[in-house]
Amino acid sequence: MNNYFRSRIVIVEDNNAVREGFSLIINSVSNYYVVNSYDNAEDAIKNLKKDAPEIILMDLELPGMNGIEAIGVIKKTHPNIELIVNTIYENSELVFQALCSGASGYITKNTSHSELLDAIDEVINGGAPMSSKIAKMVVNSFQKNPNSPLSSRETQVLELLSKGKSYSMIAQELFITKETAKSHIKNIYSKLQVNSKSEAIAKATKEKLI
Amino acid sequence: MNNYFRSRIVIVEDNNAVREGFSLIINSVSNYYVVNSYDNAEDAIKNLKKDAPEIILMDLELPGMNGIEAIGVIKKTHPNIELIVNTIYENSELVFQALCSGASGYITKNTSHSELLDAIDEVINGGAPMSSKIAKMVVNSFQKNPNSPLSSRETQVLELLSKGKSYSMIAQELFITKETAKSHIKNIYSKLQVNSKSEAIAKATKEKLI
DNA sequence: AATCCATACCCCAAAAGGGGTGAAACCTCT
DNA sequence: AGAGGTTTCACCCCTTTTGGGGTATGGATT
Repeated sequence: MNNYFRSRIVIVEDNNAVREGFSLIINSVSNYYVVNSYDNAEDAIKNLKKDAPEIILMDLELPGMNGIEAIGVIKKTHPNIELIVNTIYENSELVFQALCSGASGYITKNTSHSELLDAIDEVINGGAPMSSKIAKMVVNSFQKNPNSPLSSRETQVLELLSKGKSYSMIAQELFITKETAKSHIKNIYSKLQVNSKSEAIAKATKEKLI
Repeated sequence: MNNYFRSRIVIVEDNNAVREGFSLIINSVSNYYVVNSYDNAEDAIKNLKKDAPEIILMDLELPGMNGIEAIGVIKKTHPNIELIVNTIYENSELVFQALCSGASGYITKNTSHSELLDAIDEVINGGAPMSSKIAKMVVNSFQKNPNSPLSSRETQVLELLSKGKSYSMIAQELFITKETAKSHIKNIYSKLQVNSKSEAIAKATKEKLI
């Protein structure tokens, strides 16, 4: 078959059966083909230039370098390669690490053949395929914690702090004195158990209070 | 038809034709039905208790209260209602505002009938349906800016700052003196054109330098 | 040779933080 | 209606941290 216009795909997956299964599925359609597949990230990275894939299907649990690190390395050296994570893990830490390292998609291993192919199509068309559970986790990460210990005024002050405002700027914006702003901030610190602006911002961001 | 086991859906959409079209599509399948539809957010909110929807299909451009505000109000009073935004806007500000206010899904108006129904199914099954462009925007929001003006050491220092560390703690962690840490921070400030920790953190977060 | 980077030090002023106190305003519950 | 709690506001004193201005040196990169 003429491969000239088909998208080049590389698979990194340490389970032989899974890797070969994916190859068969992908090679069975005419839009793309598996240019090479590897059971570890190091070898895949070594051959990136030669393989010149548009897309890499990447497992996370690998011998040697893990998938997250591999994504980081690949994206740094070849920013145009799109990475789709394919793993059994739905752990939120891992999902966000993968996305932060540069993954364009994240699908889980219970994905059907047609969904796998859909995901590849989606990436080719500039999308970001995710399993529905993953998408929900990602969307949830934007939402505030409804159980904030802070009063609404305190939250308001904290929001200004997080924008880099000083005591006096906050006072000015809220039409209160600097001393009052300070009082609010002291209360925020004691409620969050921190003792500096940046610690407060860090904690508030982590717990999605702002 | 017996509505007892069908999911209750409310539509908020100011364009009559679109609103009625959606109603027809949704009522044509057996899993759910439109319990009520409104051309503005205020009326929808007024009748929330009576309508008791599981899902609201919400437009963003509305007369009076806009969709973003409406989502916030509804989620505060009825946290279990799932909101799907349906709009022509793909503006990133709006997307993130909607998600932060509590939307579970975000689909654009070029969505086909079957995709609309898929989105509803997805929300019912705990997912977060998004148009492919929206999903890409959301995923991109996790990724770092590759054109950081900061050196790697400076980025490292900034990351510690963002975790709430003081000059001396940073010095300790990086095995340098407090004065050196200060030098790095001064350089960071001048490169980012800010003059305090929290401003630096705010700018770095906004520009995804950390 | 010139430029960035990482390291380190100095002086001084401004900002932030810790310890208090207190009072008016606003809920909520009985 | 009144008691008790929370929130918001405001001020004082004092210490620590931060920020702005420098200078300097060795190493890496160009």
